[in-house]
Amino acid sequence: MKRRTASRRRGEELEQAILDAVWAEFSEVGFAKLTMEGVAKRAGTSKPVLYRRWSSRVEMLISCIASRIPKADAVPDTGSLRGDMVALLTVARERMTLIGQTAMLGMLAEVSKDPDVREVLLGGLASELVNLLYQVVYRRAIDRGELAEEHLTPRLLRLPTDLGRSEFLLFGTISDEAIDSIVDEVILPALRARGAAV
Amino acid sequence: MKRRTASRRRGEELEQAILDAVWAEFSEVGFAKLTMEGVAKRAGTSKPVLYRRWSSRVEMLISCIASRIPKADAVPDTGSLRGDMVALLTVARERMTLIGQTAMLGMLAEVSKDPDVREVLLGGLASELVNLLYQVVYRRAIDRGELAEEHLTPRLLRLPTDLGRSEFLLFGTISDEAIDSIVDEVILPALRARGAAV
DNA sequence: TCGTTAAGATACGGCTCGTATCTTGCTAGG
DNA sequence: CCTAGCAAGATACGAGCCGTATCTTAACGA
Repeated sequence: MKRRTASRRRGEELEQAILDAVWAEFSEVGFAKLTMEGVAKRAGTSKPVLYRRWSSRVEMLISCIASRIPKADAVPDTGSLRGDMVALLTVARERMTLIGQTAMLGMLAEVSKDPDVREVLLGGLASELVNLLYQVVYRRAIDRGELAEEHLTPRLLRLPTDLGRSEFLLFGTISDEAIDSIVDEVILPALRARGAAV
Repeated sequence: MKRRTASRRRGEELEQAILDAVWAEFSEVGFAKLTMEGVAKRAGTSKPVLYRRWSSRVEMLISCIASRIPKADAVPDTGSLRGDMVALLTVARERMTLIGQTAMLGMLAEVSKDPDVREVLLGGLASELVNLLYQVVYRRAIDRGELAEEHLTPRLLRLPTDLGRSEFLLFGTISDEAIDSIVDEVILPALRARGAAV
């Protein structure tokens, strides 16, 4: 545990060093074997320092991922709802792949009892995509005249992320063919059924 | 650990006593706190006896659930595909509720690395529902003339279970309203889009 | 300069893991 | 009926990790 240098890190510098260590440890040993002791050791610090910041490894990992995952704030404008939808699911795949199937399931499992933490996890990762869907993809489609606001329902707002997540949690990946079939066989028909011209 | 009686159980009798203990322990303390030691204690036996049969708590729990969960071999014939579909999702909800959200996520997480064990888990639980969907619900619809074989795709065969599981893994339950919206806003439109008269 | 804060080290009891060892009850083959 | 073998069951072990308490000391701020 003893660090080589005599200097003592604090605040932001320390925080970043820890999060780096979390990520390194996570990448190397995986979610199941990610331990507070391992992270402390790798970061050259000690467990109390970690517990002063996070009360569990899940919270710590969520912080780490939140600081590492690229913000999902843009989806290329492909000129059609279908194209945009494929692009959105591709973004979703990239984000989830960064975390990994096992870690995602593990985090969901550890978090499933605690609605507060669950909100943080889902709010930080999934809802960003939902917002993107609603405020970018669907809005563009409305502007294009493919869609009207009243065609949308809560279920249709969740559908793309639900199907993407479901696919990923089961198989650990989302193939291009899967994206196509999700869009062409499910999402677009569901929108058309409510009157959309997509 | 010492049992009261002098008798020594063996074979099937012992196996059942252990599985009973697993279920009791699981129901009482939940998945996260389910330990080999706890089960051994409750069953009045010892860890080596458990490890001779299962190599991990997940395998043990899967055995337990497989022996306890009712077989999904029937869905009431409601006279319409819509009604049957709602009934199927209701069956799915009951089965998943028996296991619980946290346990389901936990098992999936621990099993996600090992494709073999995953097959056992999903094959024993999910695919039973998929078969039911294909061999009962869809078949009836075909007989009624609501549907034709060529309207179905692999995606449409998975869609109902995917959406049900997704809902359950996120919320820990599936409300009646959720079932309705899944059926009416997603599944049926997707079938109609391929030509079905449902 | 000096008091406050937090880093970092260490140690603790506790739990669970997975395995090894040993005795002993049960059972099947003769 | 006897005996040999097998598995049940008890126990103990080192290991790892948990979460917390305690202590020293470096860094910072007023």
